[in-house]
Order: sequence, then C-alpha cells, then structure tokens
Amino acid sequence: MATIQRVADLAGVSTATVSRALAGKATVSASTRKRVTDAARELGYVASATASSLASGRTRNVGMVMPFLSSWYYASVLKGTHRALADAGYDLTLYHLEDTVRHPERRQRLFEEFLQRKRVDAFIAVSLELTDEELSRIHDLKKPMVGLGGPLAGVTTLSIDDRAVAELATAHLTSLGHRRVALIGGAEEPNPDFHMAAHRRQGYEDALAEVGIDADAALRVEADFTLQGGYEATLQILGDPRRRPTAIFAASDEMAIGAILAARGLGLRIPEDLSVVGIDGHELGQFFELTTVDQHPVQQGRLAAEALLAELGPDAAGAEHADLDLPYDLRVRRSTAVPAARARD
Amino acid sequence: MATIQRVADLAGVSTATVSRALAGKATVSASTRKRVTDAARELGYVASATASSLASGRTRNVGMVMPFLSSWYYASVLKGTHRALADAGYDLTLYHLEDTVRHPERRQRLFEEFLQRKRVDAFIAVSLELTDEELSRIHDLKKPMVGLGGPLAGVTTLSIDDRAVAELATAHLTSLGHRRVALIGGAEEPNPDFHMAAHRRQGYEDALAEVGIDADAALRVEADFTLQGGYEATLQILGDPRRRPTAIFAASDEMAIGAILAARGLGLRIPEDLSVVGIDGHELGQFFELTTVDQHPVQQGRLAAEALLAELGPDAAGAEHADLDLPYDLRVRRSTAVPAARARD
DNA sequence: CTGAAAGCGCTTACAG
DNA sequence: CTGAAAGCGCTTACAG
Repeated sequence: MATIQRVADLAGVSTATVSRALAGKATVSASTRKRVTDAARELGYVASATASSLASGRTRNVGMVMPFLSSWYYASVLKGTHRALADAGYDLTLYHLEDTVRHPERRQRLFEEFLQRKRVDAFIAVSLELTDEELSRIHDLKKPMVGLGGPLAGVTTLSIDDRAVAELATAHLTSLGHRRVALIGGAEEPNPDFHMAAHRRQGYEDALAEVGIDADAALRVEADFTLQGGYEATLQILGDPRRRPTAIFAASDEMAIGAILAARGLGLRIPEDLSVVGIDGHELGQFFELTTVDQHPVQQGRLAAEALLAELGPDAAGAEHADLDLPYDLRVRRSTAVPAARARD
Repeated sequence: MATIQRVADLAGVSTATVSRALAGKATVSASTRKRVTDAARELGYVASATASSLASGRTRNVGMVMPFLSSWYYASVLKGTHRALADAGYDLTLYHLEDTVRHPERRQRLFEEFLQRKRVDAFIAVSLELTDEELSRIHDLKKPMVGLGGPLAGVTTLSIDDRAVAELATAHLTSLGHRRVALIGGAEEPNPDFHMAAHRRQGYEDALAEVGIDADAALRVEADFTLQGGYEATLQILGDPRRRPTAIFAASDEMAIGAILAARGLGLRIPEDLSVVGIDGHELGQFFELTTVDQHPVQQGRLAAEALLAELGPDAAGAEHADLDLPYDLRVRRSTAVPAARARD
C-alpha cells in the first residue's frame, strides 16, 4: 500500500509537506498542494488511521455504547449517529453493553478493557445508567462524552422532556373530550434512577389534572414497552367491566400497537370505540394509523453526534456540560377521535 | 494514562518484557509475568490500540459493512457479530452503506476513504452487491473478508439455501393438504444478481411440483418484504373471487404478519380459513403465532465473525474461500393447519 | 528468559 | 512556505 513517503517522492517534497497539504493546512503553496494531491490520487493514498492517530493523538473515531441493538429505537439512533459522524469524516466503533444481568463479565470487560484502549476520541452513551465506578473510569479517560437519554453525572446530556411528552399525548385525548383515559406505563421499579416511566406517568396525571380529573389507579397498568406487553395490558384494561376507558395512552408505540390489536381482537373499532395514542414515532405507526408523539430517534442520534463533534472541535468551549432538550412532535393519525356519544358522559 | 514504560519501571523490567508478558508469550518466566501483571493491574494499564496496531500491523478491529441498520434482520446480525468479536477481544467498526441511490457520494467515500484507512484487519459484508471496481478496491487492501448472504466473488461467503428454505415452507403447507397456495414473493427486478427472490419462488414451485401442481401465476404477487407490502398483497390475493387460496407462503415474516392482519381484517380466521407461513424467525413471530422457517440471524452474524476470525488466526489456511451453508429450521406455530373441508377439493 | 534497539507511518514544533 | 528531526507507544527480530 502507498505510504506517505511514496507520495512525497512522487511529488518531490518532504513527508511533512505531504501531511500538511493533505490536511488542508493553510501554510502550503497552491502549486505544491496540487502536486501533492495529484500524487496522492495517482497512488490511491489514504493516510493510515493508526499511524496518524499515534502521531497526532486524535483517532477520528467515536465509540458508541448501547444497551440494545436489535430494537427499532436503538437501531434508529445508531443510524442517525453513524450518518452524522461519517459526514464529518469520523468512524464509529460500536460497544454493545448487552445482557448485564446474565453476563456481568461482559460489562466489566467493556469498562476495564475495551474502552481503555484509546481507540476512540470520545464516547456517546445511549440510555445508559452507569455505576459510580464505571463513570469514574470513563472520566479518567479524559475523553469527551455525550449521554443520550440517560441521566449521566458530569457529561453533556441530551434528553427528552418525558413529562411534557406524556402530557401532550394525554392532553390530545382530553382535548377531544375523553375523560376516562387509561395509561399503559412502563415499570417504575427496576430502574428507579431512570425516571422515564415515572415522568411519563406524571405527564399523564398532569394532563388529567388540567381538566379537573384525578388519575384513577384502576386505569393504570404497567407493561414492558413491547407489543406483546401492550397487548396483554390492554386485555386486562378492556376486559374489566368496571374500567371502561374511552381512550388509552401507551408510553411507547409498540405498546400502543399491541393495544390496537387487542382492542380489535375484542371486536372494538379504533377510533370509534377506543382511541389510542403512543410515544415514539415508530416505523409501524403509519401502517397502524397510530397517533403518536414522535421523538425522532434518527435525529436524536444525529444531535448527539453533533454535540460530541462540537466538543471535539478546535474551539471546544472546555467542559461546559450543557443539558439539551430534544424535540418532539404530536403526529395525529386515525387512531384517535372524539369519544362516542354514549361514552362521553 | 499509564504507558508501557511506567509498567516496566514499576515491575523493574524492560518494556519488551512487559509487552511479551501481557501478550501471553511463552518465553516469560512465571515470576516475571506475575510482577508485570501486578504492576499493570495496579496502574490500570491497557495497551494503546493505536500504538499496538502500528507496531504489530494488527488492529484487532473488524469492519462491518451493512446496507441497512434499522431493520430487525440486520440489527440481529450485527448483534451476533458484535458478540462473537467482543468475546475474541476484537472491536467492531461499523460502516453503513446507506441510500446508495440518493447519495452515491456516500458510497463512493466509503470505498475510497473510510475503508482505505487501515483501521481494521478484516471486513464482513452483509447482503452486499459490489461493483467490480469496489470489489477490486477491497481486494487491493489484502484484508480477509467474509460475505454474508451476498454472492461476492473471491471471498468466503455464508449463505442460506433460499430455494430449499422456500421449498420447506411450501412443503409444510402441501403436507397439510393445501393445494391452492399463494406466494407473496420479493420483487425479482431491481437486484437481478441477487437471486434471493427468484430462489424462493423456485423453491415454492418445486414444492408444488412435488405434489403434482403447476404453479398458478394468478396466485403470485410481488411485494417489498415489509409488513405493509404483505398486507396489501394479501388484500389483492384474497379479494379476487377467482383466486381463493387456502394458504399463503410469504417470503418474509414481516410480509406474513401483514398477510395475517389483512386476512383478519377481511374476517377470515387463521388458520381455520387461511394458513400463513413466512421466512425469518422474526421476533414478532411468536406474538402472531406465525409458523416460519427460522434463519437464525443472530447466529448468522456469529458464524460470519467466526469464519473471519479463523482467517485471521495464526493457522489461517491461506486463501481457500469456502462457501458455507447457513442453517435453518421449520418452526411450526398456530398460523398453519389442515385446510377446511369445504376448501380441500 | 530478557534487554537494547530498530521500526511501524504518520504529525508537528522548530528552524530557516 | 518547506524540510530535518523528534516523537507518538507500542512490538519484535536480534543478540546474548
């Protein structure tokens, strides 16, 4: 393979000049730059990332740490991050923090070995809760880090206002006239630090309070954010003759789709007999005509990358860790409508 | 951060000995090895990937090139590959070859810049069709490469026998007694080299031929492998009074799920009025009780990684490019059954 | 079994 | 604007 030396020979300059010319440094004359770029093109020269990294201290590679890969949300975030990094000339090295419970040694190895190799300039952590020790190991690396969606001490974090999102989804229902609105929420127990499920429940309750309704505990079911979980929760809610909601707010689109399927299975029409709203902007939402609050996961991934690139840039403003709010949009489709007259009172 | 020099100082040996001891080379005495590993642990030393790569010529990093990220199949493959690589101490750098049609410059940049950086020891290419020029650029890199699911000249390829998979799925239906079996296939036009859609159609026709049936073109519809595509295709098939299949074989699980939803929407019962079988082993298959031929995508990713690691290993058998068949299993659930008596003749 | 030294292929002060 | 030279932090023949 072509080395910088061969390019230098062909162009009749030193390797230092080749390096400067290809890096776009201003201190190279136009004619020299042309000779160098021509020589590089002729030889098909691309600088070795490994040698460049060792010499410069910059790898032009970002590590992305994710707890899941094969779910739509995480895959979408990954896609957005990858695209933004690639456009900036950065590579992305993936670290999958999987199955922490059954394989604690994998998690340990990630923090004690993989992340310590200095293969990357910076990290993006998605939906990650880190122990104090893990956080301190990352801080010791002195690499910029951006957290997406998780509360991470001492790093720039992008997160969505879960309470406001849930309030918007629920207020959409109450504004249509719904008064008996069920909640399929996430479990609040296993991840008490994470607060996402609790915030979404709070937003739901706030929206109800705005129209003078006390949240009814009988209209609240917990599920696991999956389609099947939403399906089963909905059977519980709709099957109980004492509950009779006219609408369901599900804390994720997959659960909302499960709710639609369960309602259909019981012979109910959507939205005539039951309105359903979710959160996410899932790709299947269009097919199921699901009204949702879109949190734009691809864009989230891109914003995380851009925040990180800003910290890596030449004019990085040091360690001022911003906390940014992620955008969201209510997307009304046909799964929600005014409640049927017989149910409205 | 700790360097090898500091470990050497603490252990009272040379950096050469530290390197050998930590690499597990046999030529280090037990007592020296212990002093070195103790010193390394005390300092939290992990060798810089960048320096190690430059000196040794091995990066311990594999590049994974994928045309999609945010679909279940590809995300599952990625998961399997990542896990196998991580267990072997390798990192995974992701190259997403997206949207080739609208952004040809991204594809070009991948082959001319990103893959040329020598950041990885080897590549895995998933479902990739490469032009001759792209293939020759990769061959010029002289890095091992494994192709998963695509026909790639001159590299080890793992692929599934699409004809046999489709034949198995269809024969499952005919063995139950179905004689009017519709096919929701993939479009064969855009990727004529790829043959996957054509092979699956061939398997379908072979299975029918085994029971003396000529495939009826009126029972064949093309779709795009998505749930919505399967839904719409099924409406066409079931809505035509002249067709009347008792079973549908869909060339992907997502299309099969779309078929189930379309049939339900028309008031048909699964499997009493219509049997449906798919291909994939999609995570939603269980929820929809879908009979399918599972192609084990996570395992496919793992097998690709293992094939590549074998080529990277010390006893790599040179360039003998095997072509391996991937395993698959018929997974019978409740979406298929004997056809109703009235339809059986 | 261990060390001194060369070298991997770049980048970047420093000097001119 | 350009070059000679040092150095990034390792690995690995080579010599003993």
